[in-house]
Amino acid sequence: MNDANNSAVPAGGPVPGPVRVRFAPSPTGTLHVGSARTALYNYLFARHLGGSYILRIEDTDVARSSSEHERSIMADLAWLGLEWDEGPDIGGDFGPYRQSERSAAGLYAHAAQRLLDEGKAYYCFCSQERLEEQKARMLARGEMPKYDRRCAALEREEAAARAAAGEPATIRFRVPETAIEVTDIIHGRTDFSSGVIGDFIIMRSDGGASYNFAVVVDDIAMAITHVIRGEDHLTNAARQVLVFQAMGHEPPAWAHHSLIMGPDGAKLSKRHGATSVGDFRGMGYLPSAIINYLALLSWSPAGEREKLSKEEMVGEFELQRVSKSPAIFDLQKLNWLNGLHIRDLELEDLRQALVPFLKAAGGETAAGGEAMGIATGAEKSSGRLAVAETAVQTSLVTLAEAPGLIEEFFMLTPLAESEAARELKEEGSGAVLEMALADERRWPDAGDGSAEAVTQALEAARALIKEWKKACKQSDILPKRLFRTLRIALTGRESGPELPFLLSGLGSGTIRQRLQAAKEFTS
RNA sequence: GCCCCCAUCGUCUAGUGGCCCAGGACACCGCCCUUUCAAGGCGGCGGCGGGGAUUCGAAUUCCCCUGGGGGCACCA
Repeated sequence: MNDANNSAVPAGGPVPGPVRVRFAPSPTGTLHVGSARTALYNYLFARHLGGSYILRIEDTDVARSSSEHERSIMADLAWLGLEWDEGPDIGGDFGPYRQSERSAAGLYAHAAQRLLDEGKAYYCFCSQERLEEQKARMLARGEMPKYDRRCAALEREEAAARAAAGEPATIRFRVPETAIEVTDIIHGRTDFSSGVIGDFIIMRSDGGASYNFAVVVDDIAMAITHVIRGEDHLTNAARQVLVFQAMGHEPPAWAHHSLIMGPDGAKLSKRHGATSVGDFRGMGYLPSAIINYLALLSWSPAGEREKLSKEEMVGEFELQRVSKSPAIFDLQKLNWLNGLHIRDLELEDLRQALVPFLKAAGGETAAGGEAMGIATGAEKSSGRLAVAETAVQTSLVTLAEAPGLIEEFFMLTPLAESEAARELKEEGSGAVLEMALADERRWPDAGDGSAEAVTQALEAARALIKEWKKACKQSDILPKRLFRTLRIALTGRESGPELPFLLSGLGSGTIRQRLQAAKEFTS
């Protein structure tokens, strides 16, 4: 990969070979929007540069990890459209892609042994209690807690023998006295002193690798060139740089993006309400709107556009245009974007997206009668449903609002109960009703509800209304009289969907009955 | 407590020394369009946390303060 784009990646020195990034969730819960944004940035970065985007499951914490979570995370990522090039399900040349499997293959133990042999790591036999006591003491003294290196001085063979004999032991990384420099594409240079980092554990007493070790071993093995992740990992980078050096490898280029905050300024969490991708899916947000919003949360394209498709984002995404400051999650802006994305949907896609919501609403609002009869999918009514869905499309903020609005579309107020019905007694109303009734055979029908059928029905309706309007003009009836009479006659209300939608969506039986009732009402 | 990060309208951002008495977007308010409600169009409200320093000139550079956030595990 030596295209011009690569020159736009300054930090971390020249990166030979193709760009390889990874998203590495631990399957201890569902996919959080914050993680989704991390995945998105990795995805956009890789796609923009023609590199590879890898999914790695970090399940070294057996107690908290579960395969259900792994499945749901993968399903959510796929739903968002962030397909990976290598991963546990599809494999790849750098597998396995689950840390549990890598651990079982002895990959971490082997790497740890090497560090042990080179004196860059050592066995530690300190008890949990002693460590906790020590930590408390340091905290009380106002120091940054770190291991006091009691076991660092142990004789190597002797320690190895004790460990081999089965004495519970961890393996600690021997932190060298050195200045640490983390060069970050988003943040620039950050300096740490190894003095504040204690000799951290790289292998637990249960034989599992700890996070800071497993990550480095895997990033090396998987030839990761750029690590894009949340800022909560910035201080981990300091440790990881040390491990990379100990293992004789250049660290990758780092990019730590800011975190997403709740309205109160604290890291977004459950107590702020919806936080997982699944929550938002359930609330009726489109994946395209979610990734659009998430991207904009701290990245901005060069121009002033706000609504972008995934493809457009891939085309323009650059890490150097990601802002450093934390961003507060703003549901109102997501709502706005969601509305725009819904309006962009082709009818077929809209109908598809609406299915689960209509199904879910079907049971609860059975009182909707006809509306729900249609919503639950009576075949011959699907044309009318399609019209209602189209009618409602421009006012939707979320898909979840659709059932209610569609129900309203079909739920007509009886004239006897209608305030507005008085107006039907106005001069001209009778003539309008006669005229509409006389044209019954020209009332549009949306047939099977296909996009073409709906479009045709709507066009026919507009043409019909246009003619009526012309006829009214000749009889000195105001257009307003035409529109209001028909609307009130059909729905019993003064506001609602445009007339063409009503005419093609209500169904000829209903229309005939309503118009006739209105006619009787006028006299 | 210690270490690290961050700091432009209520919110998300543009801005990399003069083009900025700061541009866009969401929200809010008003107007237009419209048979109605939306959508859409137009306009309004509103901001560089504070103090020093550098400079002819600072939102942009440096220092201090303040505020916010993250990290300090045999979790990731």
